[in-house]
Amino acid sequence: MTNDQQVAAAAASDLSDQERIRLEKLEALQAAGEDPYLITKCDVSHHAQEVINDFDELEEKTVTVAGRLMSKRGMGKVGFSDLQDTTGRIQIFSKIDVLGAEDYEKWQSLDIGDLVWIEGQVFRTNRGEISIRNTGWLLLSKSLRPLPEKFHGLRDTDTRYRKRYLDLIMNPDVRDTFIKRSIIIQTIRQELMDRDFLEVETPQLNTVAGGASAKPFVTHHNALDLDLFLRISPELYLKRLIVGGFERVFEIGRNFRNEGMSTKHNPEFTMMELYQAYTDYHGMMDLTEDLVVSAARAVLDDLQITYQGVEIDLNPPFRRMTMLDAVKEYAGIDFREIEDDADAHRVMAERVVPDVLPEMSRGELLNHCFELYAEEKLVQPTFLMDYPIEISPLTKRKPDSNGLVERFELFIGGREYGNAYSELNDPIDQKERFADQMKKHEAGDEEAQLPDEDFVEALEYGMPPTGGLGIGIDRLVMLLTDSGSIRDVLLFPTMRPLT
RNA sequence: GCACCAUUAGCUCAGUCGGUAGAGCAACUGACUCUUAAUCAGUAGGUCCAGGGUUCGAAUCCCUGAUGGUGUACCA
Repeated sequence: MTNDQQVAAAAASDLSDQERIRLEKLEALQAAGEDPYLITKCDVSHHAQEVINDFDELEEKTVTVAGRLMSKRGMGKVGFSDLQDTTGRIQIFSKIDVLGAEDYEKWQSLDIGDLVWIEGQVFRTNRGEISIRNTGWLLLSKSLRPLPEKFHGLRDTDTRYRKRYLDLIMNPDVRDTFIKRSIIIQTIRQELMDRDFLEVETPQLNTVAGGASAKPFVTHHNALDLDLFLRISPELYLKRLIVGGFERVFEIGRNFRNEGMSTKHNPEFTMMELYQAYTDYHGMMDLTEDLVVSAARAVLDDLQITYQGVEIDLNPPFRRMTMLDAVKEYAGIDFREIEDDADAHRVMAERVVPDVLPEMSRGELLNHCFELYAEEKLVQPTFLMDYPIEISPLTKRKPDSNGLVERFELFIGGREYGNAYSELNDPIDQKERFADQMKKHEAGDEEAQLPDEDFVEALEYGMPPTGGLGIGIDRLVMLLTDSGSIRDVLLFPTMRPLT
């Protein structure tokens, strides 16, 4: 035995019976000069769904189709198969009288999973199923591994995420989800372009990871011998473009945050961020409503939806309420009557609010109470308005308020979908806010926002009053496709490698 | 990070009290000229996630690890 033969024999012994048989079929074809991998192209006149939709015109006409063989029902001298292409499935009827004994034999030896091209006439079987009468066919590619079982499909979540191609072959719902994802993104893009927004791309490699409070991924540029951070948000770059005179910009792209994973968090996720000059967060609320409703209409028949068993009404207008009112309503604590930090801590102690840290300010305690008592209650779409300044270092102050800023987040089903501000355009204030963040960072807060001097300099040249908005695309897709996990709306979610 | 659960044939799953490893689909052989989860007869297919331990004997009990799921923490 030569070395090559030994390697081949060892490899063959690792194969399951089914894989070995398929490999032998391929080798037999190749030996007979019928190597399917030599085929470079084929003419396809119709897709499966078109044959079905246009049956009246196509009946008894010859069509050509191509796709994957998904099932075989042999009846002796006739056989039925299902061919799956990007639009769906069409039944193929093969008959020994039509193909001839030798060709029919070859057809019957095909395996489920094989990719084939077929020419034939469209007709309806005795049982009424629209089918194609196979008059000629080609094997386009051999499937050397058996597909998952036809009835239950592929269930194992691990395999579904790691081998998404199998998931897509076997589970039509998964295809549907990703088609809807594309439509949702396309709809949002079109809505923004219709409103004269310019689509831009800003750096994903940042020297300062700004625009959000999150731990960044670190990487290294060899030629510059420089550590770089994957962006946690495009915000500071997009606002530089507003300074530069583009009045409406948006970016749809990936953000990276080095944090825990959950059904709602993936280390890389898709964000839509936009900035519009000469408007404020009220303008952003109107725009958010339009975008969410357009996306929903594009993929759903009804704005009255069910998400994971919860009824949600996406009909605008969405409820608008302030954080102060939410905490008053759901926690029974009225922060309007709380003057300062000491006062706030006194009330927290009185009410036995859990997880209060001594260093928390009045504003942080307001947010703490919101997250603790109110957030999960915001099931119907709600713009939660007016956040504490401490947790919003890039946002314009709300006039005549005690430490609040013009910021809202959109909550649906107790979950955050979007975040928007009247953007802070006062460079001196911005510099002070960064300084405050720096203090927190030095005090050990890893997620405090680091100062971006260049961004402050940009503001010093003058940025118009501007509204900004970010929408988490993955979560929106989850909502509109009734997906329980972010992994179900990411084609290739982050997974640990198999060692 | 922590807790709990899962991991058995290519796939979907059973496996009782610790006592020879099971089914359906898929595959293979045969029958069958309108089936559609085709049907019928037969055959083959296993590192029970990995490594230790307890035991006369482990898929099953214990420990460690891997991967996934769920919850939770962190994360607006």
